[in-house]
Amino acid sequence: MTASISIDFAQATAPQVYDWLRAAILSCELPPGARLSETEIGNRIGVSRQPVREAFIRLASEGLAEVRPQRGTYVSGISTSAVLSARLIREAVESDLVRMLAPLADDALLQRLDAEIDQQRTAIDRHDVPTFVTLDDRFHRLLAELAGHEAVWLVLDGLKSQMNRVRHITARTFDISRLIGQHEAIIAGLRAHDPAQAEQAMRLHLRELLNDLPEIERSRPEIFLP
Amino acid sequence: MTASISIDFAQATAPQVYDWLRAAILSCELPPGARLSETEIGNRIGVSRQPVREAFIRLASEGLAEVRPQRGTYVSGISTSAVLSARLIREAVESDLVRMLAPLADDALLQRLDAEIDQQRTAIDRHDVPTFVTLDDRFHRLLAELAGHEAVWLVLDGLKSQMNRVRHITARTFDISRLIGQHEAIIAGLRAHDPAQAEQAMRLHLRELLNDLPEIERSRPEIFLP
DNA sequence: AACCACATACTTGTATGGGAGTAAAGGCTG
DNA sequence: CAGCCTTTACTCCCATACAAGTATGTGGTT
Repeated sequence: MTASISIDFAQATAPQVYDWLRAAILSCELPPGARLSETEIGNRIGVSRQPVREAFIRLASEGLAEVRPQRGTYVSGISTSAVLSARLIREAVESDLVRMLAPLADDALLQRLDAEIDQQRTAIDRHDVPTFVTLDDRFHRLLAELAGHEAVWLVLDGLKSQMNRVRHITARTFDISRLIGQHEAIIAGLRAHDPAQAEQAMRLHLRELLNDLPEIERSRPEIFLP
Repeated sequence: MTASISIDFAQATAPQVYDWLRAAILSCELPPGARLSETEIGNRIGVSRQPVREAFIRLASEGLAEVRPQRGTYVSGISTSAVLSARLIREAVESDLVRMLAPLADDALLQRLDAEIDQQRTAIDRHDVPTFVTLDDRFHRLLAELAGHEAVWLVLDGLKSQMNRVRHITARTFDISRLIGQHEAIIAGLRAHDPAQAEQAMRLHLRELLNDLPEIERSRPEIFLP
């Protein structure tokens, strides 16, 4: 059974239902293939079918759910090609961003990045995987922000929705401590004011998923689309 | 008054309304700031508020409309930062794609691209701007497809929604014939099997918008967000 | 004339009922 | 026993009714 939700009736309920379901899907609390029913969810949280339905529509429009008319609504399976597309886009964009960032990297900027690394290392030492995932996101977001393109990260963050479900599994399965070394390699490239070095480090970092994805597909084929 | 629509009652109406409104917004037939009323549109096309409302929700979720509760729904203004983000992402991704494509460029592939150029030239000679815009999309999509990443283009196409409204104005205002020369420069880089040359040509091509955008903002400030 | 209060006509948000279609279970027939 | 048909329960889709909030215009007061 998924975690419950308390509706704030002072605000519109449909967005609240949407946020709740989206978080549950991205964390794989609602795994791919799970059935979603308007009436069932509506009854459980004490609202009518309408707001739930509107949440379904938004989830379907971003590919997280699939409504089959007169049949039912289901959590979408993970599309391998969507994950690979999002990864390729991230690599292209973020490698460009760090290239633009290399000439701008001054001491203050490098110190902020080093501070992030410290926090990441603390999370790893505590084996606190969820925190590390959050910090990893924040690290990449910070790079975009420092390059003067925070809005770009917002777009990438939306794209990652398919990717995040995989990463949620990756983080539990694979050794994530080496990711810190890759982060440090990116910073090293920035510190050297070497765009090519920073770009290459970023590309290597974001290609990690390519190594892990086949094994994830083998180990849990049921959560992927055929 | 916008072009009308005939609903096929054999199929779900909400997606039809969505497609219709989306096309009207992207073509600026419904300009930024235009008011959208659930009841008004529903009455006009002979359906209830509900399917129209669901179309609004999807449009709002991709940033093309803005629903202000109890106030009204309006076509979103064009966000300059969203346009710039989409452009930056396109440049990063498509320059990567042509770089991957350069080693793969054989005669058959180059012939397909040359054929596209011929069609583009025909459209320009006829001053057929809408056709050229369609062909331009197809050209870029073809490059992605030939690089083996058609799915990536689908993502980019969704991102471009903000950009397309600007381009619609650009095409009417600026000299688009030079775009063909830029397309040819990309092909020249592929023909030479020179990834760096192809990449540079693509980057120059996609930076055109940076030249035009400030002038568009000056000439039509009312369609941009503050 | 300027300003405030209220009534009215809107807007979107939610609840509910009916319709059409699907799927699975049960009973009938061969 | 196997296969087909009917029934039944369920799904989403659309229409309608009601609720709550906002903007506007009108009337009276100051």
